[in-house]
Amino acid sequence: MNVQAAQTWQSVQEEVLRRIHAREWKPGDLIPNEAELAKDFGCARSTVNRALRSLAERGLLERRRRAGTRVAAQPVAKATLNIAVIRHEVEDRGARYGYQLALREARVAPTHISAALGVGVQDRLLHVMALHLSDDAPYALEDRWINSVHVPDALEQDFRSISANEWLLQSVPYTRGEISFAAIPASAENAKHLNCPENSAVLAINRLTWDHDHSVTAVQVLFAPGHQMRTQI
Amino acid sequence: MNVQAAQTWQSVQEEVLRRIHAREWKPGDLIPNEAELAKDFGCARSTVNRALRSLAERGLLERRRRAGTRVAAQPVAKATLNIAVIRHEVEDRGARYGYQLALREARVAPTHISAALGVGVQDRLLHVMALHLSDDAPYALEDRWINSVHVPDALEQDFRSISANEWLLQSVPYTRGEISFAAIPASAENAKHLNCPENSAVLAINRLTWDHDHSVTAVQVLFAPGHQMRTQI
DNA sequence: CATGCTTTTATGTGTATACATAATATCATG
DNA sequence: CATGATATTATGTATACACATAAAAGCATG
Repeated sequence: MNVQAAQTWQSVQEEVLRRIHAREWKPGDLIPNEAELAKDFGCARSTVNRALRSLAERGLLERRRRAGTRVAAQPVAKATLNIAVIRHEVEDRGARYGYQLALREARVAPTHISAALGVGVQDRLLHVMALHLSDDAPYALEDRWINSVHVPDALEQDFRSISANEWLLQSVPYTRGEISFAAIPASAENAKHLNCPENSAVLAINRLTWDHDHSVTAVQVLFAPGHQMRTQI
Repeated sequence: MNVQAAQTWQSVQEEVLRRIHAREWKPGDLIPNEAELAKDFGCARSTVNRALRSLAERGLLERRRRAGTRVAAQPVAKATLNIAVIRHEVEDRGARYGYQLALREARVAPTHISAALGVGVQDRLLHVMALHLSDDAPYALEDRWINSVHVPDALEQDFRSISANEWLLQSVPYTRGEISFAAIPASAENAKHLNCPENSAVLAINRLTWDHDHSVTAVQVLFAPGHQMRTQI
């Protein structure tokens, strides 16, 4: 069952994908091992490995040493959302970006914030709220707490011309983070900023980032009603 | 500036990450080329390539032929959400999964559905609504249209014991899809199923999948209020 | 028959080498 | 000086080879 010489790992990948989509290899099926496929395709095993590894990363194949490679029974669709700087997001849509600082204060944080950031309940943190605009319409409301105990530089920034969003990315590294998506009703205050009725359904993204063992920032970004995040799978 | 022999691509990656996080290489900086790093680390260039390529895939590095590799100026956080079979999602949370078919009909679809699926406005499509339960509480409402013109097998399924969600994944391949996330107010009908007040903010995931040039299905999944999707970055 | 050791096997990875390719830099020429 | 040909260079990839490692299968022993 020799196939024409496929020289690139992409072409091997395409052929493997074709076989999966054509159901020649069905979900759950064990596929031939790398050495056999290499012989079949007339290429080196490393080339097959590259192709299969990449498909496994995408969730279409499941690989285990010694056990072999099988087609994922229920391929988990991996939706990768790019969480970019909000300014870029707006500009990429071809709109004019605007920015308004709504609040900047150093104060003791609510307990759920200080707990999330792992700081003492008495520590004063930097609280920044800002509105991001797209063609002068409210686009997203950023409600952020910065761990100014570990990021003291933040206290010297007024965040009037550069958003905390951008300043942090440029200035403070992080090694890991958590992110969550939810739909929540807009509070009276949120609704005022976003120029929408109270209790409107808004998309909320919560992020918590850490630099090694130090928390950096906790932020909630609320998008104006109707906002969609899109991606391909 | 010789570093101790780093034999694995993971250790090279870790050291590169350390330098980025320690700001030895700052956002926007050009880093040494693969050959130099290989000499530095005392390993082969392919090993360095593997490490850097993987970091580039994660969005931390930007690579261009001849131009070299630089630290991403504003690393785009890539949040990868696993959109699994809903049953697995519930079971993974340690809850008991339940399933109730709410509606199954073959009829002419609303124009926005037939347009999205690229079928004629007069074509009868299969419409399925089902409720997914977690410990007997409403978890998600699945509102699906299946392109039964191209997936006629679907007409023979009653979807009473297996959800359309699972049946399609097992039975019908797709090559590509679009997915979008939004927050919407629950309609009266949705609210009844989800057992929540009308206009509650609910997280909606819309998916549209294709098998080559044929649309397969358009589905909206509404999660009960309070639902969060989480991931690490 | 259960339990733990050993063998086998498929994937995972590192190396040296070679060539491909994109993109920049340089140079020649009008 | 502008323009296009050419050289250079860093990444991208294919190959053959070797060895590492996880896990299944087989085997021996109590």
